[in-house]
Amino acid sequence: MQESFHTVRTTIMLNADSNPKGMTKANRTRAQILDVAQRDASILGIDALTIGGLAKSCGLSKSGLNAHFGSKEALQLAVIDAAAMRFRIEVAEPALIAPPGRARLLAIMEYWIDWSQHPSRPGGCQLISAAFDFDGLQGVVRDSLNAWITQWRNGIKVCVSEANAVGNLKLEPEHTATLAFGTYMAQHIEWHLMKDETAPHRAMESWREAVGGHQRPTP
Amino acid sequence: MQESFHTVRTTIMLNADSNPKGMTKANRTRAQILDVAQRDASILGIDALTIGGLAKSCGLSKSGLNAHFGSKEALQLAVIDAAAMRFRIEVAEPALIAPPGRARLLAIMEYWIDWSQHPSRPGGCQLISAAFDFDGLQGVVRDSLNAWITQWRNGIKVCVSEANAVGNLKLEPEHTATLAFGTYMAQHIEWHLMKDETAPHRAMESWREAVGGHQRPTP
DNA sequence: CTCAAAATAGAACGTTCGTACTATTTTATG
DNA sequence: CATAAAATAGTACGAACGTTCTATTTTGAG
Repeated sequence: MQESFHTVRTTIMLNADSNPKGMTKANRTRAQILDVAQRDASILGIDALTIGGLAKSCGLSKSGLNAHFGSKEALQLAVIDAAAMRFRIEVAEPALIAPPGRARLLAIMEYWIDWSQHPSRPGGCQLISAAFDFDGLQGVVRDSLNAWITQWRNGIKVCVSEANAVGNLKLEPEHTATLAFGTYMAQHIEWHLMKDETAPHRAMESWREAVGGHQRPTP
Repeated sequence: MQESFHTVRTTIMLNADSNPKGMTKANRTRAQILDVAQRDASILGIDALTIGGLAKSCGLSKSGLNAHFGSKEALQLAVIDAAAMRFRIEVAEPALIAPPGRARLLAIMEYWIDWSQHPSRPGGCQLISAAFDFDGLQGVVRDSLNAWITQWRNGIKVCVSEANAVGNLKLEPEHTATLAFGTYMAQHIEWHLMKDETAPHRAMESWREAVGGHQRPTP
């Protein structure tokens, strides 16, 4: 049943050649729903989202909202995909503007921390929260979260290898990727749960030192 | 209404001088419920626990179970307290057997990681999952989680300071506590979500090096 | 402007949620 | 062993859940 929804929408978009933006009313509404859903998911968690509650947040009827996704599971997948797309735009792509090497590794952590504290995410990062929610479960939602997070972790590893090649560094990619995730998550807990305002600065300082803050210049 | 439950039970326990163990039937049942609840909470998350579902897991009726706690919120608080007590027994106290210094810091991480992978916690650490669930919310559950986690973090800081004094170390307590939490959480995600069996070993290696694996012996 | 198609609302379904109240069984004291 | 107290089961309640079906409104192509 889920495929039918996606198939229909894809067909619509491909055939909407008279609409140069490819944006039907439904597409626009769907995008607005997912914006609101991401904010709600930041506070409540992706698995605590409810169709009725989200519909109320959007000013829609329950069935009107559900028509866009077909099921709660499909809604959750859509929220995860939308969050991952935003992550790409707000974190991954800006970080890639920095030159390869230590600068890029530092940019990654800066944009990443900013992401977890952005006003549009009052409860923090929906994806990392959902990762802890779903990591003991099975199903497509868990698999989707795993895929996105693994992809990001692999991206970090690539940047670490770049930094080793370009700069004067000898960082072990696996260890450094683990350190990056750990630094991010510790900062997340300290900031959002413990309300420690020194957390982001401390996280950046640790990361800066870890990726070679004290390395000697090339002889 | 919640106080009434606790007040009654405290009175019972104090007056049960004819029962040398201080264990009424209710106390035993309550302990069994909390055992099952911790396993369920490991998989589902503390906020996804339901009274009916937990009652079925325990072989009790819904009202029979709820009589022990009075409300879902009180149940959640009880589960958190029970998990924290177990954490003390399985992680904090064993780690304190190790002598102060680097050995104790290593023991902390070893027992901590073991905790997150113990068969009685199939979905991982309930407390850290709940921390991400509740960090965007308000209320007594959030406050309780914050209190326990802050207490543990402060304990780590004390052990770091000890290690600086006893050993030949210059670890910054705040940074090292953040690193400990980060190492633990990254390992948690890698093991439980990504099913990476190399995660615990990598986490221990990183931690070992961070707490002075390469420090020079005292001259 | 027309009018089929698409988008949304409304109502209803069976289920499960948390909680309250009342029986009934079990415990443990005197 | 009797018996009050405690523990548990049973039942019921309104609310909210996800989902489905049928109107009704809105959109946008011809």
